[in-house]
Amino acid sequence: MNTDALASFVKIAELRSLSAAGKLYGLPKSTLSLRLKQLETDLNVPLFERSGRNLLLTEAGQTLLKHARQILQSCDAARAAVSEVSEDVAGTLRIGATGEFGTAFYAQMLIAFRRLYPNVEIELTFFSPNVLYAAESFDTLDAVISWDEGDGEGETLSTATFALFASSSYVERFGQPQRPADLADHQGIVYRTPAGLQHWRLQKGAAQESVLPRSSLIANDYWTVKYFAVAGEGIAYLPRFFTAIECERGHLVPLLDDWASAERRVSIRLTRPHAASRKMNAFMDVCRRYFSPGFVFQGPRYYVETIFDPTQPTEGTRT
Amino acid sequence: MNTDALASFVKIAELRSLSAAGKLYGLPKSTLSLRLKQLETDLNVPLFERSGRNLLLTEAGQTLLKHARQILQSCDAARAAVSEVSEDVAGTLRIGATGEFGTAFYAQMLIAFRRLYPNVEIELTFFSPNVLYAAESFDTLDAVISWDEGDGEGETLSTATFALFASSSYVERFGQPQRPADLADHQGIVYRTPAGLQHWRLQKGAAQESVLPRSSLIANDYWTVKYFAVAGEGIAYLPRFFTAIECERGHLVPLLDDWASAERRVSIRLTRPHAASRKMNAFMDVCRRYFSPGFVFQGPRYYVETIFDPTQPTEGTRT
DNA sequence: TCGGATCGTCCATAATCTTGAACAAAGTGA
DNA sequence: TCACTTTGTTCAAGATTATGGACGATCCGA
Repeated sequence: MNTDALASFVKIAELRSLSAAGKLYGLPKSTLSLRLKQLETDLNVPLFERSGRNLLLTEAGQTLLKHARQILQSCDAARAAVSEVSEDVAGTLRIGATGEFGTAFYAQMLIAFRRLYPNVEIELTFFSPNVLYAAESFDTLDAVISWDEGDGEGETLSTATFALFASSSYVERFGQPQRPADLADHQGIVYRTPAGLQHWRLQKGAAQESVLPRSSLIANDYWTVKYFAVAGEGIAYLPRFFTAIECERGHLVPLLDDWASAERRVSIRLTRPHAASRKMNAFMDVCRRYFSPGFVFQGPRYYVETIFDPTQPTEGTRT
Repeated sequence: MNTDALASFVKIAELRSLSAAGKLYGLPKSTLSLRLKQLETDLNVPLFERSGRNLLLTEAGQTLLKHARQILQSCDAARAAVSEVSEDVAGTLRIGATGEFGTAFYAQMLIAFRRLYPNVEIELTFFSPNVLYAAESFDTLDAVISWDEGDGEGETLSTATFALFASSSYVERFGQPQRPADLADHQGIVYRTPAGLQHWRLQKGAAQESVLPRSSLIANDYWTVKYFAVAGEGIAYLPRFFTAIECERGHLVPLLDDWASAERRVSIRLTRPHAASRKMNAFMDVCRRYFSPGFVFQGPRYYVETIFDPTQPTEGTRT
């Protein structure tokens, strides 16, 4: 029983889609399809019922899913136990990352890692965008985390899309845009990159729009952009993961929800791949699991919350 | 974490030898060596300390061994659960085997299988030796289990060697032979094959001896041969697995223990390999596990036990 | 001390797996 | 109803793994 095949099976089963699993985990559909086939052949039982393009778990598939999770968990436990026993996951980990969302997930991820490996010191360096890719200039770094559209170097950890958000108070006052063209009548809070204002690139199916709304609020810090959006100052174009809590709490509502940017990959690459060590392998493992479905992070995290006087920043907000 | 690699690792660890594991499980040494290397690379920790030609488990290796056993057990449980849920392991299993040691392990193995898959009916047919190999004449059989020296068709389940045994009372009276030539002065209990008396082929390192001792007790039934040995009537040439219990209980003692026959393979082959079914796969799985290290069979089994009057057969002995 | 046997490791080749591309089928929106 | 998109599956080429054989090191017995 091939653990790669089991892992693939779990991913497919949880997303109910081979394509979605492939996309999320950066694996070719053909690889997943073949692994699934191998598993079904090995066990001599269909794990999914193919209904049109739907993949429905069979009873055997449901049974296997439970066992597979256990097995993969046992593998992780084995790996962690071996690592712990070898007592060699220590030293300093130097990570380079772009700064825009560092504390949104990089810091959480690193905390998750530190809880498992308390002996590793972490040195996190945030860079301005577009400064990371000359890998040679960072030979003091162990790994670089970045995100971008399309194919780039490194292993994909996750994907993210930008979408539009505003506070409910803004929506009450100015209404919901019905289509991207309506954004011209709205107030945007725009992020300024080193190369200029960030266009809101939206797509829906094959349709694509690129909007640069009028805006009297511009910032080169996403946290400030979000802050202004919660404050009711306009519409913001932000990654969905970045606004998850605010949306949960009702401080932001999504607009034109079926329009979104192209997917961006969050990727990680080792700057010295031949220098793989236990430390690096442990770190890579944690990175992968942090972004895997079912992973629940429990720890401190930032979000902006509106109180009675929204012009006053609350304690704990980012600056 | 590759389960094939884990399984290989467990086999190597339990035998403390890559070559022995390869021999016992019919895997090339290079395959085992490479899998071990891959596991060590994957975990980034040595699992064995190479000391001369000795493989000593490191602490990490010992930790992994415990986890690996669990993981492999979980895989088996998953497989069995899936199989049970699919409720498709049923029907009739027709097995052909040579009869010499049928109840020593074939029957036990089949009972072990039946406990897992009670809906499978078993039809066991014992044949005289040298009658099995025309596979075409047994198209009603699903599988054939046989054993022989050297390479033959089918998958190797185990290996066995013949060695010499006698009762302690015999040894007290007639002494221990020191070398094969001494057997000429001893009493043999000899097995008669259809082709004539079975010679005792012994080897130690490169040295080879073939002995046919004088004997006034000859039988074409190994059970009877063993019975006479326990009764103190002479020295018998028997497979080690066949005398394990008697040796445990002190009713037989091994003689010239470092001399033994060439290894014989216990092998199984499907007579209709393209007709693989869940039933056959389940059966093959159980066969493999039955012969794997660590497998503990708990159930009825025959052995000969001496009581106060050794000439009277006890209840439960084979006839 | 030496010769032979056995060990674990490595190499070149064969076998198997992974992947990008192509394909047929299904689903969706105009 | 039709065109387009997305799905899961399959194929052929490239990459990776498995294997038989070779090799050097170790072990053992004469």
